[in-house]
Amino acid sequence: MIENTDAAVLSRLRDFLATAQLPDGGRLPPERDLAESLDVGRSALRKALATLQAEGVVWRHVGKGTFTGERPIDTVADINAMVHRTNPLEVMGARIAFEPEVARCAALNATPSQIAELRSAMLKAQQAPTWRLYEQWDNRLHRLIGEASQNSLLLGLLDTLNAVRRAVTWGRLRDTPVRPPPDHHSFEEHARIVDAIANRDGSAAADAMRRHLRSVEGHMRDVR
Amino acid sequence: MIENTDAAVLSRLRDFLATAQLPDGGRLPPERDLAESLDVGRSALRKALATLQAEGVVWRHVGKGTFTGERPIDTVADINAMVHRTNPLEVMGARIAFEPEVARCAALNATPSQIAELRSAMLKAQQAPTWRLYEQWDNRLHRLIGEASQNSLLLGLLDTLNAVRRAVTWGRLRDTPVRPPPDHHSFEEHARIVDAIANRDGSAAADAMRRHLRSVEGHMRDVR
DNA sequence: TACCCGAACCAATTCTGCATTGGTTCGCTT
DNA sequence: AAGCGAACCAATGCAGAATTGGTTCGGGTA
Repeated sequence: MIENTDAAVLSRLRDFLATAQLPDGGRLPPERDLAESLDVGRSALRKALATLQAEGVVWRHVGKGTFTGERPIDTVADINAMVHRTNPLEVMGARIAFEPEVARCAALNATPSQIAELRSAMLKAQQAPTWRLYEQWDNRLHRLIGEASQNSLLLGLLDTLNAVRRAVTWGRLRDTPVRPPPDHHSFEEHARIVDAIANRDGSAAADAMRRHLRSVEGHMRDVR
Repeated sequence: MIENTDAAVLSRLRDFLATAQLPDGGRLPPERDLAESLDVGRSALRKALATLQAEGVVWRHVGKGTFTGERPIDTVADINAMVHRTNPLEVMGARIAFEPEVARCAALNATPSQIAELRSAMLKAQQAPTWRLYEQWDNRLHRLIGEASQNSLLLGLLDTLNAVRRAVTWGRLRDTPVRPPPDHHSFEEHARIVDAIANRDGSAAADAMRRHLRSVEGHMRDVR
């Protein structure tokens, strides 16, 4: 007769874990199977598992299973939460703080082909026949700069920022048949940014981007 | 007999889109159905769709369908996705790019009580009896700087960055009984940052933060 | 009485097979 | 030469079955 005290079950469970040599984060057998193979009732096994979980040795989730190690972080950057808490002014503030430094990284790390893509997107924006298409290529240009930073984390943060921006400025899409005037302020500002990146001049790129965003901010106030 | 030249098909397709009044981002009928309802072969329809896609009017994806508007950017606000794609070096690069500008905003916007909190957290970090507690107060200090920027969006981005950082440097927690030495490099660097913020000197705050993070980065390399 | 086992059930999740969809190729017709 | 129809491919979506941790209840056992 094998004793099935709490301590005994727990001990046998630990033995099993040590023997199984599970990779970190690996999955244990289902409770039903494990109970049978350990010759223990399910409730007793669950008590032992609860102890291990309290110790942080394993973690469990309904429908998924029981896993070794600690529960992986599940925090998604909740864009909706940010949207509800912020406003267009804050968004511009964040852009002015963040994007110039992204541009600086891009100047230091962009590949030649990425610089060519920047130029292409810039030209497409200039030649856009409608405001909507202009904004589309403007967005593409700013994201390409993020890609050129060669830092996937910076790019991820930039995407988050843009997602919030789009959500906040919802419904402000200008879909008029009018096209941006040939002397639109952004055109020269874009050119300065791209030139600075092409010249590998990080500080100039950051300055140009900052100036561009400030100019956009000023225009935003005027429109209201 | 209806003419089925490329231009005619394209025109009829545009008509259909205008008539259908699809909501932005709405899905078009499958190519097979649409081809039949327009009395056109599938290949001809696909040629017209390719044109619209080049214009950015629609976007398509195998298995999904054809949709109006622009292809939504693969916005990975999911921190887990970022973690799998990045590495400690990138994380430091992003911190060096981002946090100095947050400090600059904090210098311009911090309230007196927030500055007092900064000083308090800084002292707690200096007096921490273990490395783990030091890191806890160090984290608190950096987040307080984010709060002091008075920009909830910047704060949200900073939180995202920190979540990724914690996940990437997983398992590097120093839980030794040893305490940080009294001349630890971070102490003076923290002081410079907080002083600059208290003096409302944005540029100095940004510089001090950049210097601090570079110092941390250098120390990180040494440890390896 | 106190505890454990077995069974049944619940809700969250995963798995699986099938239908759908854009992309491609191949004869055939016009 | 170009479009049409058909067939096929791979990626995706979808619905239902199977799985899994969490919970409850009755019965047995010490």
